[in-house]
Amino acid sequence: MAKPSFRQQMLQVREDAIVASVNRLLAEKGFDLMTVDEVAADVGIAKASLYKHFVSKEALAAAAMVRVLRDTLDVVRQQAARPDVDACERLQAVTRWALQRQLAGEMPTLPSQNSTLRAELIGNKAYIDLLMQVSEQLGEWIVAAQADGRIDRTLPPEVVLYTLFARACDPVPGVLKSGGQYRDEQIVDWVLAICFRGLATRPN
Amino acid sequence: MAKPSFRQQMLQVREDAIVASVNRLLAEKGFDLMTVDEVAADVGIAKASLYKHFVSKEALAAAAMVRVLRDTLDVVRQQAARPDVDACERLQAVTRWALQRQLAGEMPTLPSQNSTLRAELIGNKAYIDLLMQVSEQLGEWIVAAQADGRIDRTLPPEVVLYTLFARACDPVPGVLKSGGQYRDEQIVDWVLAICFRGLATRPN
DNA sequence: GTCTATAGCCAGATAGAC
DNA sequence: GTCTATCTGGCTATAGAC
Repeated sequence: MAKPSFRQQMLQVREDAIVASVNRLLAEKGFDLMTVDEVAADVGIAKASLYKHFVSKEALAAAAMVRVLRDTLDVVRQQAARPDVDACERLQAVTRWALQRQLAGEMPTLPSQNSTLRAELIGNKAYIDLLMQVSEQLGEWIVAAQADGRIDRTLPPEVVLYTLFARACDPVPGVLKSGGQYRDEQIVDWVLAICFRGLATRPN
Repeated sequence: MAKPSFRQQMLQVREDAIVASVNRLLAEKGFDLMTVDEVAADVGIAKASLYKHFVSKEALAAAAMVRVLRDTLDVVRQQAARPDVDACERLQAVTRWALQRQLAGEMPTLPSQNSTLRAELIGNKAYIDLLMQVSEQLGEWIVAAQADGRIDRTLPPEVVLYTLFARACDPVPGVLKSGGQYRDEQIVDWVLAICFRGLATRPN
């Protein structure tokens, strides 16, 4: 791979700044309420310039989702590299990271209903590839945790997987945070504990 | 209270039809993607006629939310009237009802971010009153279930309350249903079991 | 590639006849 | 109260100069 020119590096930096803004605005307002004008103002460039980098609002959102999946995959790999840690603890570590990111206002949320956005994402190879990679690694850990007796064997692995994914858009942490009487760390501990106790093997 | 005239009864019936449509469309597409034109078409009247009944799109959504809270309060009272049922089982019954309604496509969801909608709801006395009544009864049951040892005593009751409320907009049931390989009843059982096992008293 | 200016569209809300 | 027709504003997206 050739060394990128200075010009290309500047472009990359700018696009990173755009995606970072989109990521934050998406977390704050969601796709439908986020406007391209806001993104442009937040980045500090003209709206028309944004459209030179990304062909549509949907493409902007997709780029933010790809970014968050890349970050997720980094965390997943980091957990996979830890020696002497069982599968259930790896799952908890990844889920904890997602909850922390959500509380920090940096977890973009997508309306599951918007069909134009769904079409864009399904057609986005990078997004689908990353989603598959994350799902496969988490799926392996889920099966292992069931074999270990840490997670209920009677639950289909996909039910467990979706339950974990759902923590990334769980409204409970935000509501508790807005109440203002608990520390972020405390909130994460509660939500994580409730989640994994719920998935645990039934005591007999 | 005077007997309503025939004309008033017809009006009431029409408004009920409007609210029913809004309820369904809100569940299907959410507030931002639901258009007033769609509601009018679904009810079978002109858009301008809708605005004679409800002053804004936000008011339409608020009416649907009031309706679902009224239905919820009915279920809550029905549970309160059952003899020889402990608090935890009452909570489970109400939560089960909410999950069933969601799977039936009749649980309207509100974007927590839309500020115009939040303002409308906070200013809506009927909505706030109903929300308080439901919350208070559920709160009592939560405290009782903690005293019974059915729910973890170390969790603040409001954390438990929000966790239960969140089942009404949990994405997991919908995702599992869209997969098409499980019966609704099975899905509800899993989500309910995961939820309440998560809240249960820690085994020692 | 960046900007200003604007096209085009769509959805919420209203006017005014009946 | 119901309708048809229209207004209005805001948003996505683009034209065209530099």
